[in-house]
Amino acid sequence: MATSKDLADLIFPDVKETTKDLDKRFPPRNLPEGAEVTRFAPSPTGFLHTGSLFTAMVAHKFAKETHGIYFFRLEDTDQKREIAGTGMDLVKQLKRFGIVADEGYCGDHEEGQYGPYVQSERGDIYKIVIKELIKKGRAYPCFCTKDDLDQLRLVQEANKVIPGYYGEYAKCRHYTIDEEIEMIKAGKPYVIRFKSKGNHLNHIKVHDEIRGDMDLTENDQDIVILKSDGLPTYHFAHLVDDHYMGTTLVTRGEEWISSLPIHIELFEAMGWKHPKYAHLPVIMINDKDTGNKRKLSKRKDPEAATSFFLKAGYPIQGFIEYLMTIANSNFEAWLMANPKGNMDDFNLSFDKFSLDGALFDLPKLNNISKELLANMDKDTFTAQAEEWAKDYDPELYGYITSDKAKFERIINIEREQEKPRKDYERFSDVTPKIRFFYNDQYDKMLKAAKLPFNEFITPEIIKAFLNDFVATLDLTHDESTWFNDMKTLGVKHGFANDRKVYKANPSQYNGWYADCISLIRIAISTSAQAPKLYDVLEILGKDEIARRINEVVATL
RNA sequence: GGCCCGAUCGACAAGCGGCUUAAGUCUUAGCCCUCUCAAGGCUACAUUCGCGGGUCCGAAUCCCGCUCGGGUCACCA
Repeated sequence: MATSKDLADLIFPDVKETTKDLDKRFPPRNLPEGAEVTRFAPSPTGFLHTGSLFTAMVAHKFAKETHGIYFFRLEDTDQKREIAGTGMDLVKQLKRFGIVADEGYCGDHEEGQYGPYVQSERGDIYKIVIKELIKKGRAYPCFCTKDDLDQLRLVQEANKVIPGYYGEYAKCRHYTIDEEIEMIKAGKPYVIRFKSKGNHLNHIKVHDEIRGDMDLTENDQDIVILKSDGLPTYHFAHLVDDHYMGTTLVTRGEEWISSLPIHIELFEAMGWKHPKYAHLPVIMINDKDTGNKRKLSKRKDPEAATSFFLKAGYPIQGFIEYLMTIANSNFEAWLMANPKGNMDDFNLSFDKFSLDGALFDLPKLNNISKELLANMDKDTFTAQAEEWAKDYDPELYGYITSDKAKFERIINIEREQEKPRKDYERFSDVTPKIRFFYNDQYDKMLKAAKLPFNEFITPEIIKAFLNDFVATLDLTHDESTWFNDMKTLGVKHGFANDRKVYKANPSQYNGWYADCISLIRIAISTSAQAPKLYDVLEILGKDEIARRINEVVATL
């Protein structure tokens, strides 16, 4: 009678090493007390998902905080869904958000002693562990076809029993080793399944760092651990990789909670200690059609792709800060107390995590982003705007690169002060707001638009006032002197120099000084809204102001 | 449907049995200030914590049931 060792040798004749060899190959890490080893382990199936970035950020942050290790592992075990090149993209995208791994897959190479960090290259390691599991009688070949499985499911549904491959329904677990060997020798295709000892009537207590003790049902499913293509399934790869890579803390989305019992049993079967788990809330969005909350969807929601926010011009730091407010409710208070603080000084903690998924809130992101942009010094702002514009806004990129000093003067209006202007929520807001500063653009705008002059002021008055303005303009005066000049000029042209005076007798005046100043603003910018006029005038310079005013007067 | 997780303002949330006639931030609305705008200042917006029961002198806070929302039930991760 054949033994399980015979079966294991038949299936993996070339595998000579054992887990003892693996223990030597991947010795325990030499890390200080309390240091956490965390990881980000995506599949190369597309762009960087906002939820993935959230998870990666949290993993990265915990490793940094505890002076541990954060590594990147590529989970490319699903060849059907894999999209070539996306592994590299993921690394690059993460880097843009400031998340760089201490070790692991780097796109074109690997760093670290616990690799390979790409699962498709770890075949030998998985096989060693599986061979051992077979020898122990905790794994077996399953010859069921897709049809067999479909059939089984139908029967189970009809009988209203829990679907799946377990217990009496796990047909292949009941074969004798001789039968198994015979079928393998006959060339029947098979997968390897884990042989569960659990019972779904039992409950197990599992600790989650965020949720505390959870009461879960014990696993009894004989899950597939090695697929017919020779690659492991997620559950099994998680077991092997996180064990041998020395992961101490697994951070992942809460959708994994239901498979936790599988993972727990897998670790027990190997006699290994499982890592700590922290199941993170998933970022939600309101479905436009149903109005219900649901997970951010790769297919339906543009917000699911981090590139969406990059393209939209959100500063990277702002997006990260928003994600942090979702992660820890006390982060926002910290941010307000430390507006210029380094995020590394904030300690992320599990007990401040919310238990249910936050609704993605664009207005909140906008607000955080606006605050951040307003409080940036002009050099940082310019540098980041340039980086963004290079990829997404050629017009802006042109402004910045052709005359950086001018651009900096423009965006520095009312910046770098106690209560700075808050004009921009994102870098994409910049171009439309500063366009009029550029002469050729101004000319185009002047041609295209009807100037929004107050219709109660006659063209004659406007003309006379503007002409006089140009004739008497003196930008060598300081702002308050200049402002008084304007009031005086206004009075000369029938504008009251005091609001109350005007209000008391509106018919006596053409308006008050706000109205005449508005004429200048409109003439030089084509818009009734612009930052402080004096600053704008200074940047444009006397000649250009005169040119613009003359152009406008000519059209009246 | 089974199992699991969760439930405080429109959103994010504080709250951990008496200090809560429920913080703060965003949004929204109004007022003030202001050369326009962006801001800034002030004010308003949950008599109530999904619902119903209990425990207790006392509950948003503990327990039970219901309801609702989410997740999961693959040779996908």
